[in-house]
Amino acid sequence: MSRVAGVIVDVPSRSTDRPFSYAVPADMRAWIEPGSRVGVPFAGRTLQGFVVSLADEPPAEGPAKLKPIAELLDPLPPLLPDLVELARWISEKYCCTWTAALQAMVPSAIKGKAERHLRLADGADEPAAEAAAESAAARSDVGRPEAFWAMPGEAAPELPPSETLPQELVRELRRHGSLKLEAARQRWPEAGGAIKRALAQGVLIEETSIRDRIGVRTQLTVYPPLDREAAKAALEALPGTAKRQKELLLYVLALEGPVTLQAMLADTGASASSAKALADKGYILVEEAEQQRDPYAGREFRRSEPLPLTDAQREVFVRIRDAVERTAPATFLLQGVTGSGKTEIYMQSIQRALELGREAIVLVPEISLTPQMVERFKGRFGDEVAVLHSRLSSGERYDEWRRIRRGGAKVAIGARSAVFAPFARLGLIVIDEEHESSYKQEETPKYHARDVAVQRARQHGAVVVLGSATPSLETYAAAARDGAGGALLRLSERAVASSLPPVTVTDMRDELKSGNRSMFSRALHEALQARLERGEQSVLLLNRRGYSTFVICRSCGYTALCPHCDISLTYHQKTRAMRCHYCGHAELAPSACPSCESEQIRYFGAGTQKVEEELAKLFPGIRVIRMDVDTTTEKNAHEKWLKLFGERKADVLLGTQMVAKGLDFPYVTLVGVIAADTSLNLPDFRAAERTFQLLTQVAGRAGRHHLPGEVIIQTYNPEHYAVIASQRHDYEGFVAEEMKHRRMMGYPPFCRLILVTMSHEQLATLSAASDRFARRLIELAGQRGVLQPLHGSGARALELLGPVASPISRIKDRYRFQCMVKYRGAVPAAELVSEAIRQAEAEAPRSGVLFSVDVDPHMIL
DNA sequence: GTCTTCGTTTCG
DNA sequence: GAAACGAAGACT
Repeated sequence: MSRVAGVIVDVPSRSTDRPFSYAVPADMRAWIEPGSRVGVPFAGRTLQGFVVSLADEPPAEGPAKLKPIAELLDPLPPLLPDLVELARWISEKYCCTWTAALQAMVPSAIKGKAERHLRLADGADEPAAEAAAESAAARSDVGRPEAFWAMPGEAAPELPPSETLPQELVRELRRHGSLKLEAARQRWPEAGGAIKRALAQGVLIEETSIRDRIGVRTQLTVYPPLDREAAKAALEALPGTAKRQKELLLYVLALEGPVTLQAMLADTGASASSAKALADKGYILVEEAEQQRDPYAGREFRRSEPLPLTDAQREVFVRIRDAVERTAPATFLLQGVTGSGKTEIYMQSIQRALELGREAIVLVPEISLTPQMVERFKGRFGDEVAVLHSRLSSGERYDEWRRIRRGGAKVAIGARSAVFAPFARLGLIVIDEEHESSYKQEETPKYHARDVAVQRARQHGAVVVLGSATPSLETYAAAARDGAGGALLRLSERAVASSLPPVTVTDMRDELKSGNRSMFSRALHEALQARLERGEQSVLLLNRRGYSTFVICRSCGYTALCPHCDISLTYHQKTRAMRCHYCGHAELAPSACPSCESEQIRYFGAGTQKVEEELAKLFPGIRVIRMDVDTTTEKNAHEKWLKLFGERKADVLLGTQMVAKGLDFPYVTLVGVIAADTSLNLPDFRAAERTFQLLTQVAGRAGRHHLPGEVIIQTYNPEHYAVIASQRHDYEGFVAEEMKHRRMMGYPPFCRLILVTMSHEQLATLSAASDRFARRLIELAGQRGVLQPLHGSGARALELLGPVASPISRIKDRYRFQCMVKYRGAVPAAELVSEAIRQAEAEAPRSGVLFSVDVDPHMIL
């Protein structure tokens, strides 16, 4: 039995991010495991922590006497030992704290916070209370016992009210045993001093315990009487006046199992007091019972059976199935265009894993976790499926997560964080639309679900399947490298017989030359007209990225900037306010230019709204559904709009990226991209890749069923290789060209990147800190012999760019500098960066400079 | 000589 | 990140 536990405490600081040893109380020994969540005393208070290790003897270093773990927070450890290990791997790879990685793995509902309670000292509520109080008070020279208690009838004249504990507080403490300190402080604001002194003198005792933000939901539940005969007898014995009670008793006698109190009262029309009367007499049992919040409760899913596979599908499936059966780690890239039947392969592979007694995780981009998608998996695997996505309430999420943890679900389908689903015997992890940027978390820990999945698969001997029509260059390069294409599986033709639609590229410069100043090219205008006449539907995509809705004065060039950040404010039509993306600062949009007082102030790039207005002008009576941040913020708005569109209640679906993902409507025969190149010109090395992926994906949206489809892409750069390749549905061609650029410019996959951003209110402090960091890193890299230019010949190379001001040089009144670390070969770059930060911080402790590390960054804007 | 405040250390 | 600790200054 382990006597000592290593605990990572919940303090988000690098300096405390190591295991601290605690004694395991004897009564907890059978319960505590690596992954248990506990409350431990730390620096004079109780904190939440995770047990990461167990030992029989205390470590050599550390104090002679260990403090004991104060409480065990969950009967079943929220994490498994392999997840604890995975968290450590994440903290090393992504330069974050172990505690941050652990926190990312559990649902937000169990982020416990210490709650402080007050209770009377032992004996204080006995008749000897006065004596106890007296002796306590006698130890001190302040206050007197009668003043403390201020009992009715006792005099406490010489002290002002603030010196006495309110009677009511004492009474409450006697009745309930304890009270929340915060609640006491609010109810008796003037008693602060008295409480403090009572605590100091031991009359009151403060206890802390960890309480979760959201608990298990319980509901009052009525159980039918165990002894039905006795209950029937009681029915006779009840007085004639107790009509309601008789009705209730008859009702419960007819029950097979428990019902909720709410349901019983609704069914019988009785009141809660009647039920209570019966319960008090012991005829029925009313108890708090745990309830599962099932977000899909009451929904029927059409049962689906495995479909026959095409030859191509079968070939791919066999490869995956064999790997799953070998239970050795393996990664496959499954490249297949939209509609090539990847999902059926996923489902049959999962089926096989389940048959082998193993579990599976399916990751999908948040945006494509549509009801349609859920329906397919629920239809095949029924209740074995747990769904985790951001639109669930945190309570619902928690319940789905606990279902996984307890073994009630064998398949988890969800967004990024579902990669941490607490399964013990993972057999398969599927990542659909592998190239999607939503798999990269933008907050600390800045992990990529794909890389975490591969590591988790290594731990479990599981198989990872990465699916995409347009794999990211990193994944593609890795798959091509691995065993002569062994990891690359292809599905080229569409499973449903329909070919990819023709793609027309229109050059908007030509349009302008011919005098067309509208945002629709003639081709798109005609195509829209034709769809309206034929009663077919169109999807219009506005590539929002790069389209800022900033405010500009046309006569003097003034733009509205955030006073706290180095960024222009964006305009929101709905509220007529200008808002900062980064700090939330908002102000009313001016009607005249604040700088030159001209009325020529305009709101630019209003995006979808502007397109909508123009559509209404060109096609009177056209029915448009607009989907963007303004129209989809409320819960389920997203689904609501899509449902309307699916029912052909609109002619055009207009939106940003989100309309491009995973939608499948039979009457959509036209897809138009308003301005393909807004994302092409971004100063990000992935700009071309993103544009290509988006355009290709959009192209797959039209004509997926029986009606032939058409795609029109409007651009100012028709000769750009990303545009040309997407027009030809030519992934290989795009990759070849893009790889040339990446190699030339020294970007992934030819090297790897770590972006280190530092911030501080004062430029001078920041500048000094960034220099310190850079110096340390160069020193460390030099010692390892890896500091050399990337274009050199060495197998291992690391170079440091910067420090320079970040592209957004100030956010929330903090200046920002960044360093870009580029490296190639087996360089322990993350380790070097962590060490350099540690040394830089040690050199100038408490400088207030914040370091933020992004390993394999996605946006370097 | 005791109380207060600040910066520093350490938390098991 | 925050309590505990110890050193240096403020006041009885």
